Amino acid sequence: MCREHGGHHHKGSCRCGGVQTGRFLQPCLLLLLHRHSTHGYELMQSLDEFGFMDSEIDPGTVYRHLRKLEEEGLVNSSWDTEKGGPAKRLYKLTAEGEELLHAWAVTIKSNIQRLEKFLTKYHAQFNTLEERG
Amino acid sequence: MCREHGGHHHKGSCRCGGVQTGRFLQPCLLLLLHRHSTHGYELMQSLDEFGFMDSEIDPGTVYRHLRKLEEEGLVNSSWDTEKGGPAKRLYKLTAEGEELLHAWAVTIKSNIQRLEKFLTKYHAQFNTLEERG
DNA sequence: CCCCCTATATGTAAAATGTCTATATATAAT
DNA sequence: ATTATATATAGACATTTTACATATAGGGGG
Repeated sequence: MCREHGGHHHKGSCRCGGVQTGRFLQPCLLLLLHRHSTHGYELMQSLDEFGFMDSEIDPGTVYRHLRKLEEEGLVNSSWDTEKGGPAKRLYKLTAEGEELLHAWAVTIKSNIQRLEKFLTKYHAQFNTLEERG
Repeated sequence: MCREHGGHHHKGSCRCGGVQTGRFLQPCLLLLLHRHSTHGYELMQSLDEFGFMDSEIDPGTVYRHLRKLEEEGLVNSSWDTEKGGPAKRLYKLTAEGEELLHAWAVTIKSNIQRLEKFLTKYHAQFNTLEERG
């Protein structure tokens, strides 16, 4: 985090830790799995699409999230030993998982509104013009 | 959280816990304190302005955040025993605290972009029109 | 053989969070 | 009087989350 401020420090050392890596990971995984079933390693690599920097993705965290998703019945998994290399655990989104994805979309929409409300107030207090990008 | 889904359950029981109450609390407190110095109880009540529901604001959490902000030199505090009632701890934003507030604004802006990127992908996958509200 | 890439997983300590409870002052109601 | 309510702050405790390091294992290249 904090690529915004140009610092090159460790993951958790910046006080403006607003990138909410952890919580945001779940909906991203669900959305990726809705595209196509795949395994953790590929999911990990696809995460940069959502703005996750390589440096802020911890394999352990990703795999743990996936196992937890399965515990909660949001994904299924099965071992794929067909192709060469180490066995892959293939994840597949369940109906319940897709439901949760839709719930996340609603939540994220309202989060955006919340954050924009904050920015409006911020700009009002500092008399800065709100640039729309 | 999850007022979006109509559920009336406990604070931490919903899986789409995307409202990031905790992390978002800090910039809100800093922004409020930039407006005017005040004490925790009033800050707590002002938080609904940022979309915090009464039910999701725990006094303990707010006070804890404030004490931590002070530990980190982002606010100062002093006791106000002038007026009647229990003593109030008056908080005042420091220069460092204002700096962090600006950093938060940048972070929040990039978070919005991140979330919007997610929604774009979501709508693309489900062939829904993106309503701008 | 060693190194690197692929692939998954655990151990552990620190940090954040949720929930409950304690303290104290003042005021309004019974 | 005493009871309840609003103001005001804070700590205890358990659980959850997170970061970071490490472990295991297959397979290809030098």
